[in-house]
Amino acid sequence: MNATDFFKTLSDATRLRCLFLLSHCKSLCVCDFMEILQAPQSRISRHFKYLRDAGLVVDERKDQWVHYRLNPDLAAEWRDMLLQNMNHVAEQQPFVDDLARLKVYQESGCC
Amino acid sequence: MNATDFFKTLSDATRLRCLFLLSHCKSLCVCDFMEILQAPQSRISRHFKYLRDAGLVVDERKDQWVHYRLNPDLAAEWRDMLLQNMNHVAEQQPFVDDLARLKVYQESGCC
DNA sequence: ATTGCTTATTCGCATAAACGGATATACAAT
DNA sequence: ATTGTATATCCGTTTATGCGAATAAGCAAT
Repeated sequence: MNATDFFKTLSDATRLRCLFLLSHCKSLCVCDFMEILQAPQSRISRHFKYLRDAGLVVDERKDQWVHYRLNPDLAAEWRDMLLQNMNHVAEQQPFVDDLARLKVYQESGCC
Repeated sequence: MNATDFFKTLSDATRLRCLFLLSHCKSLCVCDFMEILQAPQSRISRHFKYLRDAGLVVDERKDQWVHYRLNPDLAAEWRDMLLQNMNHVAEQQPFVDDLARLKVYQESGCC
């Protein structure tokens, strides 16, 4: 991992929104992201492959569902950078709305 | 400016190194960057066009030389994000070496 | 006006990246 | 075994991005 690749990973709207959501909850599965971001499944899965390859997230299969969460073993330097940046974008769109949709969605019982 | 575009702007090595250098000095001209980054002129100029268009830097012509510096009017939210990120990468390569080269270069009288 | 220096832009090319639809795989339940 | 659900990957296409070489433009001095 280097800084350029780190920023490249954050430079796509779908990935950024996914990372933002994950920085505000323990874990979510693919269909959660599909619902909250209103995006087709292949897009979500594809971008999570990038996020996995970059080491930013880890997956965990539970029955049919694959849950993603921020990589707990991410080196502190990258974790700090990631969380600080997520903190900054939290005041902006579309992240504000995404977070609101996440809350509603969680209260309605998730997927 | 939105978060995705912000990170996209940081996701190229040349641009990132230029922004890092500018976050450690008042201003530099194109030939300074050519020398410190050992990059051809068209590459430097091209990437500074992106940086200008993104509003991250401003240029100022002095005779033949065009000096670039961080945009002093950059909105606080983006300025904070930028500087925090530059702070983080300051411990990494190639930024450590770039900063060392900048110092040597400044002491030798610049361009 | 010509020369020399600095910077900006154009050009054609090559590579990377994103996309949706379709298909394949994995698992659970019948 | 078959069906249904969830996820991953493949496919062909389109768009975006970076590159160096070459050219243009801007400025200062002769």
